[in-house]
Amino acid sequence: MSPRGREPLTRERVLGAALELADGGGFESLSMRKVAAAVGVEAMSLYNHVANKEDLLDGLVDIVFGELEAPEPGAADWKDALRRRAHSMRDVLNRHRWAVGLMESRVAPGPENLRFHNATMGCLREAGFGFREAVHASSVLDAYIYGFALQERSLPFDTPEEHGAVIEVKQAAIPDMTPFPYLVEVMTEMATAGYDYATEFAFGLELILAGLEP
Amino acid sequence: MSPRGREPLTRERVLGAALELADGGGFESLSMRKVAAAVGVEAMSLYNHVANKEDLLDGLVDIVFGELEAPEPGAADWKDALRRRAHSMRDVLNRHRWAVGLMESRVAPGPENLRFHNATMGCLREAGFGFREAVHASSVLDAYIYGFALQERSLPFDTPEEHGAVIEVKQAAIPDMTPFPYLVEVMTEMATAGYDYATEFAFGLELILAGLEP
DNA sequence: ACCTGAACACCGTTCAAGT
DNA sequence: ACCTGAACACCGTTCAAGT
Repeated sequence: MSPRGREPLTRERVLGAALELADGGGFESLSMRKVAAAVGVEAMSLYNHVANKEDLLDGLVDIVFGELEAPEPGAADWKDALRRRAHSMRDVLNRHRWAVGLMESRVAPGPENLRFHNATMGCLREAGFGFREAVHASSVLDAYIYGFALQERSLPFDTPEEHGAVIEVKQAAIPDMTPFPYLVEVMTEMATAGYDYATEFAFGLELILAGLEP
Repeated sequence: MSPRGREPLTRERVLGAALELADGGGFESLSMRKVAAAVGVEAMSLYNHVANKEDLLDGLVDIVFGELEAPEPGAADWKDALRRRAHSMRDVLNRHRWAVGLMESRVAPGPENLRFHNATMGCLREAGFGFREAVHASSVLDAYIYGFALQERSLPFDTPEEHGAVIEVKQAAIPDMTPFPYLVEVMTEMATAGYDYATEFAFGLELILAGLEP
C-alpha cells in the first residue's frame, strides 16, 4: 500500500496531475518534481509509470487530442463539419495553451491523434476530395488553426477591454512611433475598440473554407 | 583588456554567439552558460550586456525579424508583395526553427519587429484595404505562415526522400492501423511519393491571397 | 567598468538501496 | 513491484569580491 493509505499511483493519475499543472501554471511550471509533489510522491517514483518527460508530454498531448471534436463519418455537410472541427480546435487550444507548440511535433503520435487525423482525412475524401486535394485542404486548415492559436496564446487575458489596456502599456514603452504611422493606427484603434479574436478567427476560417472545393 | 587580448565583449557579440548556438544545436542547447563559453567568458559576465535570458531572446528574435523581407512602400502589385513577404518568412523561419514559437509572443517588440509590421500594414492600407480589412488580411496570412512553419519545424530533414523514410519508421511503430484506413493511405503515399513542403505552402498561400481583395 | 567564484534554488535522470 | 535518498550533470540568477 502507498504511504498514508492513498490509492495506488497510475499513469492516469500522473497524467491528470501534470495536465492540471500545465493548464494552471503554464508549461514552464511543469516539472517532474512538481508533478510528483502534486500526487504526493518523490520525483523518481514517476519513472515507474512514465518512461521520461518526453513520454509524459506524449501522454498529455494525446489527452488534448482526445478533447478535439473530430468530423463524424458520413457527415452530410463536409464544410460545416470542418468548421465545427476548427472551432473545437481553437477552444481546446485556448484551454491548453501550453499544447500549441507540441501537438504537431510529436514523434510518437498517440491513439487519439491517429483517430482525429483519420477522421479529418476521411471527411475530406468522402466529400469527394482527391488524395492530394485532401492533403492540401487539411494542411492549409491546420496551419491556419495552429498559427492562429499561437498568436492568441501570447495574450494572457480574455476580454477586449483588457487587451486594450495592454496595448496602451506596450505603446508607452516604445520611444518614438513616428516612423511607424501604420502601427500607430493599429495601436490606437486596438486600445479604443479592442480586438475580438473570435471574429478574427472566423474571418480567416471562412476565407479558407470558401476557397476549398473538391 | 579582456583575457588573452580578446576584443571586448559587446551585446552584439553575445547575440551573435547565441544565434549561432540556437541555429546549430537547437533551442534547448541555448543556455546562458553555453553562450558564455562560446564567447570565452563565464556565464555571469553576460549580465553586463544583457538584462537576463528573456532580454537575450528579445534580441535574437529582433535579429530574425531583421532578416524578413518587408513589402516596399508604394509597391505596384500588393498581392505579389505579400507573396514575396510570405515566402521570405518561410525561408527565414526554416533557417531559425527555434524562433517559430517566439516571434509572435514577444512582450517587448524590437525595432525590426515594428518596421516589419508597419510595412505590412502600410502595404495593405495603400492597396486600398480599410483598416479592419487590413487587420483581417494580415491576421489570416500570418496565422497561416506561422502555423505552416510550426508544422514544418518538426521535420529534421530537407528532402522528400528522407521524409518518406521517416514515415515508414513511424508507421512501423504503430501496432494496428486497420481502424485508420485514411491514415494508411496518407502514410503509404507519403512513403513512396514524399511530401513537398514548398508546393504545399504555395497552395495554401495562393488560396488565401485569392480570397483577399480590398 | 567589466569579469569572476561561490552560492542558491532549481532542473531531468540514474542507481543502489529499501519495503 | 513500487518507492526513496543520494548523487550527477546540468539550469538561471544574485552578490560580494576582485582587477
